[in-house]
Amino acid sequence: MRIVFVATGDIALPSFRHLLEHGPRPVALVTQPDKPVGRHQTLTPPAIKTEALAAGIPVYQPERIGDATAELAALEPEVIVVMAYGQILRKNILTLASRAIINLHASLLPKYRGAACIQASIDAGDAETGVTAMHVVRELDAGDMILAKSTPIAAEDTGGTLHDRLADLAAEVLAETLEKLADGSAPRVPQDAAASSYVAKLERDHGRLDWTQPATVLERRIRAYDPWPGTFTLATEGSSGKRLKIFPPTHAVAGNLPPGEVSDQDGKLIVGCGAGALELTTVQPEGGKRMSAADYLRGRKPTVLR
RNA sequence: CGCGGGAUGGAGCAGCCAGGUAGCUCGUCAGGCUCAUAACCUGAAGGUCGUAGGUUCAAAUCCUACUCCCGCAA
Repeated sequence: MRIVFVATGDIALPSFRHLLEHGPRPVALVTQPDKPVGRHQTLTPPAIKTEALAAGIPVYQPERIGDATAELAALEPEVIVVMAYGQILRKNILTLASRAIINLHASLLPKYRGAACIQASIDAGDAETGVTAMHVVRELDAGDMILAKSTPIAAEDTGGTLHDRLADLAAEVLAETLEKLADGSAPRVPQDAAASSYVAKLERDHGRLDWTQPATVLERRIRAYDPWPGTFTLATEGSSGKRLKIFPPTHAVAGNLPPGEVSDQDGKLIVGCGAGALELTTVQPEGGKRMSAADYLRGRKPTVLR
């Protein structure tokens, strides 16, 4: 089977490696162009590109995937596999594969269509999530489903741990999906549009915490948004507010402090919330490094978070 | 060379702008109090103020370069 793999995010790595090791070997990888990364804006290729090149697989990095339509058509793909690519595919791409163009999506569709599906499942307090394989249609993540596998969400799961687990699960989903496509047994299950939901791409500013929310909600958000986009608040120091990053784990505790008010109880950093209070264990002040809550409290006067 | 903040005993910070005796909270150690303690009281140890140069009678403080850490951005 001639497969073209279309992916940028690291969540696609296990699936890609699975194909490299067990076949069918992809005939090409399409990924986003190298982008400047980090404080020093070093031009960095996607990790999956590096692996593809090491395996001798041709790599295409069009600015817009539509620019490469002719090249991709010349590859005569039977199946196009898309996962965390980062561009919307237009009709001329959707019709390129002779057999199917499928997408691996890190949620149990029709829930959480869109980019931030992993964070959304933790944020919502769901008991489980998973990976769904579906046919790609023009509407984002709305195509007929082929199969899905689920995994429970643990109380200490973060966006990062769940991301890694779903990445491995996706490789299983992909392998099984390709088998079924090959022998013609792949089902097409339409999504229940009424039960669908959409989660937009997250920006850094979405990580700002609202202390008027209940402690249990904030605790989930801090886990969900770790390590991306991360959560933060503004700590008042003098007249200005300085950014304070907050890392899991945190613990919802009883308390009736006003929202955002900080209490230092035996070296424990407790913040008042809309309902209950939240004990923080690891924080990082702007310009400083990551430190324990007890270290953070030393040498500082109690501040208000907002 | 994308923009910005920072480096001061073991930890976290103040002091720098307006150069002139190394300071705070905590930790550590010793003693005391106590039935007892992570509590309280008293005392002590511990710092080439990131590195190198410069200005000055005198530099943590002003100037220059460098190293490392971090926030934004992508």
